Amino acid sequence: MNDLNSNLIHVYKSADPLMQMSQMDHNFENLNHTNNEIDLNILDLIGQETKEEKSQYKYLLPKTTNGQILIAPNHSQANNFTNQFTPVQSPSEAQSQDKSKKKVDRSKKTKLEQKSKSDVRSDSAQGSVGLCKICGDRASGYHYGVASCEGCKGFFRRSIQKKMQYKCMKEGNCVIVLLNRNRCQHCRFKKCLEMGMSRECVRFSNNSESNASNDTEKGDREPKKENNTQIVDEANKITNSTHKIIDTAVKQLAICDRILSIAQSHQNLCPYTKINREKNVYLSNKKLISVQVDRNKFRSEKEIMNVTKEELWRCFTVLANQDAFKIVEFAKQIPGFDQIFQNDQILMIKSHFFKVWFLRIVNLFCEEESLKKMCLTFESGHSISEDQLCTIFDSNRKTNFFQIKA
Amino acid sequence: MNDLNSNLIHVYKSADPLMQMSQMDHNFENLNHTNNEIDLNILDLIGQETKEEKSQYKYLLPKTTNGQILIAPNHSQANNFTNQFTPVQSPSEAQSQDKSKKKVDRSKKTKLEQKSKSDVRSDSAQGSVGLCKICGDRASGYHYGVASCEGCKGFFRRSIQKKMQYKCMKEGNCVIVLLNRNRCQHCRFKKCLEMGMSRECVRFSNNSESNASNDTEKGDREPKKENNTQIVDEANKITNSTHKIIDTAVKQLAICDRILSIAQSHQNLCPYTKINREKNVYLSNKKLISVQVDRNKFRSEKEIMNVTKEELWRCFTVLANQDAFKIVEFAKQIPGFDQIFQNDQILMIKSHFFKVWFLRIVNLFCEEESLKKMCLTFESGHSISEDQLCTIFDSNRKTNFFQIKA
DNA sequence: CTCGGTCAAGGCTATC
DNA sequence: GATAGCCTTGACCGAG
Ligand SMILES: [Zn+2]
Ligand SMILES: [Zn+2]
Ligand SMILES: [Zn+2]
Ligand SMILES: [Zn+2]
Repeated sequence: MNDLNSNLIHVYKSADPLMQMSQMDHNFENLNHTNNEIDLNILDLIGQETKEEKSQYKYLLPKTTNGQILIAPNHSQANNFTNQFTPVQSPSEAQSQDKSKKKVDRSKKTKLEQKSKSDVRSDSAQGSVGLCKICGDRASGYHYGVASCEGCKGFFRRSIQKKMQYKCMKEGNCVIVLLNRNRCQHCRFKKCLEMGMSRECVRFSNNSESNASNDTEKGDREPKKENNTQIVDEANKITNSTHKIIDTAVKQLAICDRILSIAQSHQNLCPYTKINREKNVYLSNKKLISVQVDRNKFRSEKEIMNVTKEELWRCFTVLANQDAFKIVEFAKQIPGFDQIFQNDQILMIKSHFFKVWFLRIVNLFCEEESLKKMCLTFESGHSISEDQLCTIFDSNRKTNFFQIKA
Repeated sequence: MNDLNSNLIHVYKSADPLMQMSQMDHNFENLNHTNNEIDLNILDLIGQETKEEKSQYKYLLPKTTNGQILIAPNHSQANNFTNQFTPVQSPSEAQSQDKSKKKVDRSKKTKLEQKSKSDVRSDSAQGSVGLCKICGDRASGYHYGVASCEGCKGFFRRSIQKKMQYKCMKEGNCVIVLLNRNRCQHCRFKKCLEMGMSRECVRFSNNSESNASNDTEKGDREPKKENNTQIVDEANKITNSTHKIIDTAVKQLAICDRILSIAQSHQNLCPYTKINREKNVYLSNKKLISVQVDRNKFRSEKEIMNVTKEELWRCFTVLANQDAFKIVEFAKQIPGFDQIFQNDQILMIKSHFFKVWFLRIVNLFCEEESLKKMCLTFESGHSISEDQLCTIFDSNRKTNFFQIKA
């Protein structure tokens, strides 16, 4: 409790009910819990795995498994279809197979190495180069004089090496984008040339792009302009607009996807949405919390009041606690949440928990016909009436009831 | 003409010009054509070979070869983007001889090339990879994690992709060797898994339910489970969710792609889009159709009128005919068009041809400054003026000018 | 950084 | 229909 290095959000027991409100034990069933000092270990919650959430979201997460970092296939573009995922071979299996042992071990190792390396590579490349001039895929660098992806690079190289002769089956003006770049080799190769790909092109590392390309390819490009004139421009326009459209679509999709996934998380983890309230059978049988105090045990009315208040508070925290658990779960499912530092995760939950919680329960506070009272009804069907809440919260209020440790 | 079993759309000659309008001969150059009875054989158009396309386009058209209808491979999945086609081999070869011979020559030659190439390949492969772990055939490399032959590789991929469920007719313990590997699919698949082939390496194995596979193949996977434990599960989950996300994106992008390809087909095959009109040199030199009638040959003015009308109509149909050809070509390029029954293809074209055509040409009808008349100008630069159209269409109009046979 | 080379993916297609 | 051989593709790597 005094460990300053602990990542716990520590809640002090205090006489003030509002401070006590944050004393939550996330073992809801444990009604016998009497400890007045409760730690809400958000770290525990954050670390907790929820069933099959693993890598729900595309933009989410490197995952840890047994301390090992697995990198998900780095599809930065939505349509890198041919990426493959190497199965992780178990060490025992690798040892047991005599013949393929070397090969398996080697491939596994190199694959992992490749992954990490390629990540570094693509990250740096992404920033500087941008998109492939031919197909709009993510460019891996300048190849044969043009910012291009691995696919177009390889395609151009093969075409030159094997002296391929392609033929367009349409009109020779196919739009080349990464979705359909393999559909017409003729037009892809044409576009490679139009964009300035040249086998003889040797890039000088220190020159800026425009100078180098102009110097080396001016002779090549000049006659081309004359030949193709407007048609090329036309094609470029179409291609550019296509790229824009697809880019937009991808971005929109990503946004939709995130919104949807957050909405779904909310639906899954907030018991007080309309749908979840309707599905909840406990809510049809609401039980007002009642506190029985043996009046003979206490002398003064005030003492009885205090005991009642304390008991009510205990129930309230137990009820609130299950909501807390779900809110932390919800936060964990927000795309990108796991990519911020754990300290920041805790800080965020700490600083926004009550806002979120109040927003969730604000609709619950309404008049119960059966009880003729304003009541707050929790997921489990337990209700707290307005006067009970008044009993709990009648003392002087304080803020800063969440004490931060570490 | 009276053959009810024929698949032709048959057009009756009639006195009514609107009926005559559909009498199109798709030999545009044949201006000497005088036959008053013309069949628009859509079947021919649908089946018509465009150049030497080899089945380039996934959604495109049934092919005819020597009058036989070939059905293109029906890839029903939207994410078959990596369709590729055989490159046109040598230019000299392409230029040689007649078409039927060409095909034979080509296949023969590639076969030979393949042979020699495969020899080289397999020789080198044999040294490094050895034999197929499943059937003992020569392995062509490591596939899905296991040294295997092309057959077992393809078999495993198909099994995963199509989620095949096999059943052994014997005891489920058939011995799989090269000679009998096709005898029992169940045991072959079982052996693939036993040898360590990984379903996660198969792309587009949208195995959203790992439950289903677990249920059916628990016995098969058990040894693997023991070896890999959680790591494989981890990897599976990541892979699965990644696949789901990519699948979604792919579907959306596929829609974009189709729209684009249809738009492109339209651009390629409608001569009357803005861009195509601007590119068309004939349109800068419009020629009003004129009909010369030897007035001495006919007695009454009415007769002359009829002959003029008839001649105008003939020109009109010739002009319209080339549009008809392009509209049928356009229809053939609509994704999925080739997957409906041919009767339905014909029915669709029949029932919508005029709508499409009118939509295409409606913009053409505008005032020609040089002629001071409202004119309809066709692709070839031939114009028909408003009064000429009135001459053609002044009689009582009838519907049902397309007579359907069979 | 870009080059060529590698090779396991899936596609295509003749063959049964 | 399925099979299997051949082909193209592209992510990756080592070299320079
Ligand atoms: Zn590209
Ligand atoms: Zn093309
Ligand atoms: Zn085999
Ligand atoms: Zn069997």
